[in-house]
Amino acid sequence: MYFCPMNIEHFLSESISSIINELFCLTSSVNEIILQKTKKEFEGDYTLVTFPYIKASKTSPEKTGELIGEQLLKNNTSITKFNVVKGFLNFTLSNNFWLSEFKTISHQENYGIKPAKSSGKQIMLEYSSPNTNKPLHLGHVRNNLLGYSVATINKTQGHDVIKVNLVNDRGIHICKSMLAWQLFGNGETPQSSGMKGDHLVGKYYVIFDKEYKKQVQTLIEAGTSKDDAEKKAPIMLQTQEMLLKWESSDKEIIDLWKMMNGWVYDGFAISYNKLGVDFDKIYYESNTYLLGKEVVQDGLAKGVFYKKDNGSICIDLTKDGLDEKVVLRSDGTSVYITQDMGTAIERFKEFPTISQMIYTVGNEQDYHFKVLFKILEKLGYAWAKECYHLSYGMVELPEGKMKSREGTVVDADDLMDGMIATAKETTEESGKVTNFTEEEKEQLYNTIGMGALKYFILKVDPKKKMLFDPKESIDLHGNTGPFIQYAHARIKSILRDYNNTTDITISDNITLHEKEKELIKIQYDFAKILEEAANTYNPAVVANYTYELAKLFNQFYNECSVLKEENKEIKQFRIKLIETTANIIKNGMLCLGVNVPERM
RNA sequence: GGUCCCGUAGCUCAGCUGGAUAGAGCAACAGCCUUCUAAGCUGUGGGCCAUUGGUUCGAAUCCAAUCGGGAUCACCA
Repeated sequence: MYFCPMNIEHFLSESISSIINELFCLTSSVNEIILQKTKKEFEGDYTLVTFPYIKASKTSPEKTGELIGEQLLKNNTSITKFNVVKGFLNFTLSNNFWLSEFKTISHQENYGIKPAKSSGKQIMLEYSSPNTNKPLHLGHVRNNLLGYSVATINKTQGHDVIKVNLVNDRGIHICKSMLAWQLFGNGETPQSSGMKGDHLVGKYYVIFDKEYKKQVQTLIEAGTSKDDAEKKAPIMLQTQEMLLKWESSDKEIIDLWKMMNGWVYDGFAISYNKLGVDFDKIYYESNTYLLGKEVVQDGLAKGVFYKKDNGSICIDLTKDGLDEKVVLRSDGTSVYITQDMGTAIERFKEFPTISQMIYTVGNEQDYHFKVLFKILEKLGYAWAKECYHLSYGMVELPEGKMKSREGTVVDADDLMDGMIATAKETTEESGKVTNFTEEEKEQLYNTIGMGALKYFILKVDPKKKMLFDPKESIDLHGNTGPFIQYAHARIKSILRDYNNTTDITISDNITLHEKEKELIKIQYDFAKILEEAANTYNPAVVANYTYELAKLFNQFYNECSVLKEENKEIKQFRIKLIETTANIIKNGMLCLGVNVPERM
């Protein structure tokens, strides 16, 4: 059974609301009371801003604060003192109040995390969605980490999250790699070349592009216009021919397609595994790209769509602040949004119990999803308002945007390997792993390297574009994943020395050290942080929280000794306090897909 | 041109459902290891929160305009 410690803010607000109502003849409700945590420079735990009440109190902000403060003190034994600075009433909760809060927190194995599937809400979350013509790069890394993390965070709220991947495995761009391999590959395979499958296919995609440019140039030199040359380059015509063959299920082409996609999937499996992401279901566009055509007919009958003179079918969204959008070409074939409509409808049919659909896709497609959701709404699907575009900003490099054609993309595999290598280097220098086995060492390097990478990316608000500076990303100091992992390892080291933490009962006679109280307060926040992160689809909230927690622990560690504390009751309390801290650090980091080591 | 997003310390980012003297990390400088892991802790310097106006007792936060940067507006995906 999950239970929350007493909701402090709610209990205080209730008390304050009844006081000001009585004192100033107001009829405020609990929700209108705005409480905030007292700033560090002032004494107190919580602060009430009294400016809003000076009209009713007909006196100064200071006096108003005094009046409320005196009443609070009288009515609540858990409030021990207060002070007023201008319009701010700061009051302090008793030692035992915080101690009892801590007991509630520490008695739960996973404070703040609700049991799996306990909320009754089911969410489908799509992320990753790679193309099978090239390996994953830094942009995909942000997508994957974000999707996985948001899924994990939503699970902590008791939601049932179905993680899905929609693989773009067909189309003209896939044929480009296939054709280039056919023309220039000489039968090269991942086995024969020792190259990872997705990289091998990506290599031919690049080769295609080079050859294509060359042919276009030749045509231009022969007097063809640029536009014509780009359309008529032989290799491009061949590609289009190949796509037609694919669509008519030509056996040779299908076999080639299956073989090369198989290479790519083998490669992706390795990258996904290293990234630590997984899926409950994988969709392939080769199976879904024809979906949505019946829906277009349906919408036409309903009058949502209309047919233009040239035969194409459109929707007019100008009244909704959007434009006119084609949903079916004049030759009757689908456009991209057609299959997105069909796929969404199909998913809600296949999983009738899902109440929300989240798409993890970059913000360059903001407009696309606005249109998609609007169309679904107009078609009359009630769940359309539960569709959410988890839009994230682009990842940029110090030298600017990544351009695959200019070879400035950061490859996901190289990136991960580089991070792990750096972790290895730094760890070896520290000389802390001399008694580790080889397997333990490898695992630790992996944990630290991937922890650094994941934290670096997830600590930034997903909505914002982010700069990826390789030099900065491999830093293991300060606001980084390894900093937090280190705090965890330090705690575990103490707990190992202490041995048995299970039969500790926390004494009621402990005077809290300042840092101990701060630790309890921040631990208490964890449940709310998870809720907020889930509601706003924002792993950065959890990342920044976990960093604050680790930083606070380090301060505590510096000021208070645990094992050398002579008072047995304090020592036992501190053991429990750091045990809970480690647990929250671990659970917070797991929300980001980051593991924490026992030793480092 | 229309629509949308973003401008906070030298750099990377928090803070944005309005509240006290705007916070971290990196970089720079100065301290702290015979004491539970120094991947740590403490301190110093560094800011017209892009600009201007408005709303308010109170604006980095809300509104408008301007400037600067980006995305998008295909019978592409």
